[in-house]
Amino acid sequence: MKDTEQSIIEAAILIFNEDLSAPLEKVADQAQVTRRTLHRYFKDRKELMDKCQKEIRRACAVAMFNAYNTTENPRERLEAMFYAGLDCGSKNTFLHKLHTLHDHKHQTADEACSKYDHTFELWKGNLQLLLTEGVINQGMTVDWIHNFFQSVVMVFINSQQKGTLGRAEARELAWFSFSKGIGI
Amino acid sequence: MKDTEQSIIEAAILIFNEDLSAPLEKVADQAQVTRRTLHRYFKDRKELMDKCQKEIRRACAVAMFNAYNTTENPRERLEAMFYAGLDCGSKNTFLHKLHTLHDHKHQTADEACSKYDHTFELWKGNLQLLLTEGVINQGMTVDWIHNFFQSVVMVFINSQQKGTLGRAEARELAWFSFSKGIGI
DNA sequence: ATAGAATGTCACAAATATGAGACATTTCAC
DNA sequence: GTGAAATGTCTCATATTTGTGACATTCTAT
Repeated sequence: MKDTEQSIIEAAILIFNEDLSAPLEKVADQAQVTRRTLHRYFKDRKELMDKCQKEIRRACAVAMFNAYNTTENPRERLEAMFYAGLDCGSKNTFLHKLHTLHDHKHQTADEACSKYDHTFELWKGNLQLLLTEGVINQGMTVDWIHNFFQSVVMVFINSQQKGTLGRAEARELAWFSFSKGIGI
Repeated sequence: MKDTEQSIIEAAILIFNEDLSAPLEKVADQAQVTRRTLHRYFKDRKELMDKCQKEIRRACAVAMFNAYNTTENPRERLEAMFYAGLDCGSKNTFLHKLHTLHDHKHQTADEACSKYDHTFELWKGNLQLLLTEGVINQGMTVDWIHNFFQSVVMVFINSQQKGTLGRAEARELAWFSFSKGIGI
């Protein structure tokens, strides 16, 4: 028997990423499950959302950590972590979106924000290193690059959804646009 | 007396861009107006949404058209139109988002889709020209570039909302990331 | 084949969102 | 200042969303 809880979370990430206030029925449909079943696994919308964030952070942190450890070279690390980010897909962009809503005040005091920052600690640290070393165009800021990274992931996801571009092709294009776009 | 209808539309674009199913109360708040007033101008959510799309298409089409006509040089046109796109801000990205939702089937038969395509006709035509001329990296596709363009606009908007970067600075960064990212 | 777990179906109450009427208050042009 | 237009306040009916109980059905391991 497949893991219903997990598939609901995946569905929720997909739906909420596009429509934050979408009715839970949409999530249930996407997960091919009844709304009643959804409620058996999640007390309410808040709990579902929290579980989504937790899952996203877990998946992204693991992927980033593994990518980080494939090499010691900062330049190679950048590329490995970039691809890891692509593979996290909408998990990546959804989390980022939540923390860049116009009425969201990002603050380290908040637990969710602090966890978010921690998820991308290695990634941002490596970026900073490449910046000070001059590998990346000096006019850039870590924040700009991080946002830019997230946006390229979105372009990648998009191309995959439309299916006009093969996965390998799209990955290459994404890396090209990202690396050149930050001046490597 | 300021144009209430217009300011509600602007507010709606801002809110819906982040949360498609946000309650109308949020839109009213953003527009600093009562929900009752909002309903005096717009019969219902659908009418508001339609007016938003119309306004967006109008603004984007005008901006793109003007930028297009500032020069005859395709390379310069690209840059002018890129900045025009930046200036359209969330109008640009919201329209794009609506036409890339995972359950949205884009088809020229649909009136809204056809109008959307028309809004970016000049822009995409110019892109195609630069592609065949080899100014842009040959591995690129017009669709990828267009999506990439939209995503860079998002990064720009984001940086402006956070206010960590001046407008002029952010514009420069955006153009750098975009132009290099497509291989110019 | 059967027990037990998981899920679906139906029904329902509560909460929230929507749209509009009636009238008070504010704003603006003059 | 005055009157008309615009907006706000309060209220209400309706529609939609949400969360849950009761029970039927389906699936799964043995």
